[in-house]
Amino acid sequence: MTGKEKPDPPGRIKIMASFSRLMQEKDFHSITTAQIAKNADVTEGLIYKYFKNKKDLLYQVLNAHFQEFHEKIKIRMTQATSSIAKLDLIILASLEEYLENRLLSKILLLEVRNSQAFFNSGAYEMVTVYARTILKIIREGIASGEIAADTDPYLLRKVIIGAIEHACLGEVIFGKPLDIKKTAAGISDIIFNGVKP
Amino acid sequence: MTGKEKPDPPGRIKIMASFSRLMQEKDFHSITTAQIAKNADVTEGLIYKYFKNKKDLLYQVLNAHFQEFHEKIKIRMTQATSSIAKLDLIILASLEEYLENRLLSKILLLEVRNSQAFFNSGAYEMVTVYARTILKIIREGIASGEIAADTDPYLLRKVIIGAIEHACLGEVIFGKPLDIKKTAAGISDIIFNGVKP
DNA sequence: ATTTGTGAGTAAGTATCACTTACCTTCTTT
DNA sequence: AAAGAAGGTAAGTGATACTTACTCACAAAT
Repeated sequence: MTGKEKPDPPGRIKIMASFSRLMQEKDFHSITTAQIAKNADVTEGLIYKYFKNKKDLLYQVLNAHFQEFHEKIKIRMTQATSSIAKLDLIILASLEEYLENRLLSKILLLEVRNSQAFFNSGAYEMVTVYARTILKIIREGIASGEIAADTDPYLLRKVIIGAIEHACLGEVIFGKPLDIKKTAAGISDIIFNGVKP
Repeated sequence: MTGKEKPDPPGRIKIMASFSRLMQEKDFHSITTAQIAKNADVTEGLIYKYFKNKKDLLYQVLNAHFQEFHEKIKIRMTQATSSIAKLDLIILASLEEYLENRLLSKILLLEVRNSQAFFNSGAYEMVTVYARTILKIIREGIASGEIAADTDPYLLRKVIIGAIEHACLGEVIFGKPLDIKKTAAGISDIIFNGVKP
């Protein structure tokens, strides 16, 4: 099936690299196609040979990074046995990946949500796969008795993802440093044990 | 001090109203200044008499809505006595306000974060006031023994705000309905009691 | 009573930007 | 050799955010 996957043409690679570089410094809207092209040492027209539009370029860059992110998480999760250990690991690994890959988190947490087009993109598909993974683990935890039976799995997922994403914001927006291990352990503790004394 | 606050000129009011109307339907980027002006029955130039640029208009609309939001929450909070009851109420009230005022939540959760300019705006100031309110209550709760002494107040705040915001996303983005009371109670239960059986 | 100043609003630009069209060149396949 | 696809270029073009220079009304101040 997956025989010869012909490599991406150099122009395409250069454009994505150039755009990624620029995204580290500025926000999406203030990057111009002229800058992308100049930085990539190609002409502006070539961008539109490989990408439908500027946003499509954004989504494809995100897709590439998120794919990698999800692979890593899946591999790491094989190390955990219990459902709670798996969720602990997802929280830790997600924080690590987001904060290690600023470009990924910047795009995903700040740049794509404002446009409906994102939710029809392949990049969003990846995000739902990640979300389904978490849901599956929660359900296993409930089935095995590790998590209280009356827990709403969808709501628990919202709390987990919300906590992860919000925890990253300070770092992503302001560059405020964050103790990842402590934060991950803290989130797990709050969600699994509660904050009542 | 606050003597005669002269009322906003009609043009300014019309522009903000027109923009708010358009924001209900489309996203920020696909609204043009020409549309805003036409819809408000003024000329395009007038927009720039009252607003530095299109984003400034966005932030001022958000500011107005968030001010109202925060007033309501402060009033409602006087009804609660214990710290945990106050946090319960903040979670419930925030969900209610966000979901009742789609414009507010759409702007705050989807449209402003991508630009650094927001974090220098008056609208962001309001958000930090809201965040400080939550932090204060958490600290009181720790002091009074309602919340475990080893809880990191900043982290607990992140989990609470993250959960609230993420819980709204489905509704805001896709219009998926949400049982507010059940969701608020569920979030409180998870955070205060944990999900272990 | 006239001047002066100011706040509200208009009209006609302009530079910039995302995106398009038509074309060139160089390989690969038949 | 012909044909065709793939990688890439150059020169537009319309739309859009924002600017500049102006008008009008009206309230004080002289």
